[in-house]
Amino acid sequence: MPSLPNRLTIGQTAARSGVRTSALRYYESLGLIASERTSGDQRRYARETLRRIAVIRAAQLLGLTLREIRVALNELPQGRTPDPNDWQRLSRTWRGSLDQRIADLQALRDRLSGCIGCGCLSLESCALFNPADQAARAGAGAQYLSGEAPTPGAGRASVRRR
Amino acid sequence: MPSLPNRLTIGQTAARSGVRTSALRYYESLGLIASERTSGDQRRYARETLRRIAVIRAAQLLGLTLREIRVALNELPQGRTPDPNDWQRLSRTWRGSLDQRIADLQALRDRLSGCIGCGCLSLESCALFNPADQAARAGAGAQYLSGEAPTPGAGRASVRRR
DNA sequence: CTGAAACTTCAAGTACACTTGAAGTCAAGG
DNA sequence: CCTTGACTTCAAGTGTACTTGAAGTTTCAG
Repeated sequence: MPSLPNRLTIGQTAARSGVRTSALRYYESLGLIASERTSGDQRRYARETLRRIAVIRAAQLLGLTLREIRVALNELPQGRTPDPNDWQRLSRTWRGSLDQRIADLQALRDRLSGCIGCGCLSLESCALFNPADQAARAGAGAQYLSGEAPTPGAGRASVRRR
Repeated sequence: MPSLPNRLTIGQTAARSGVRTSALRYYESLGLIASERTSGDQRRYARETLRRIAVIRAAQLLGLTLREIRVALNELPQGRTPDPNDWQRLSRTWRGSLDQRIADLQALRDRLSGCIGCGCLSLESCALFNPADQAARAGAGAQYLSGEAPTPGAGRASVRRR
């Protein structure tokens, strides 16, 4: 048993982490992980990078984008790989947003349940589309009276994938 | 008050539905909605298309992809716009998957909670990555022993945005 | 009838998280 | 030394859901 050296090739890192080499290069290009290079310009990852990758994967599992993950990791002193204390803080924060996401979905489900029998499906008055406060507004017309500029960004309707 | 005619222009439809004209054209290109054309080749949407769009938006809110929505709508007799009965069936089905999604997230949160104190973050043994049954497998080595072919498709780790 | 607003198509751009492929270099066992 | 597998970079492709822009046409109020 060759017992892993301290410096891992990208292939070894991929094998141990279950993350493809292409993904590792991509993470590195985003500044999520770092590597040293051999004289021949090949990457060598420190063994602790495996833990860093584990955190990245965990955060992804929780619905964070890579950008958000990078921000979180960069806030650690010296950009170090999270130690158990760091992980405790991070995971507590992330659990909070997970809780929030669950609550949002439950609220959505409740609205849907209330909607199942009704069948009105009015974009103006249906509780599904106009949760609580917004429904009270009770305007008669359409949501967007002007010709063509409701939402600036993309992906208006969909539930945040996180 | 001009009381909407039965045939709506794309602009009127957009204003009433809160969905941009570009999105409506996109939906139409995907076969989610249909239109008639004037002699000058401009779209005219039937008034019931508003309801159809409402269903589409609801389904998106619930996390379905447009492809899935199209399939669901195409399963209705004659591809009709959902009537209240159809909506009841559809929404019941969709509530089921929403329930499932919520349950998945709750399980994830529970695993995370159990993980917060631990800090092991081992991709091989951490309960966060290896829920229940899989953890029992307890293999010593890495998940993917071979050099480079863990997952075929893209987006391996992330939680389904739905 | 005219002019402005609204409409048309089509190609390309956006964001995210990667993958794939081409063309070439490095590392290590035999 | 040589071969082979692993590595390198860079550009382009994938899938989802749209938006934006260009260039041109239609509709309708006045």
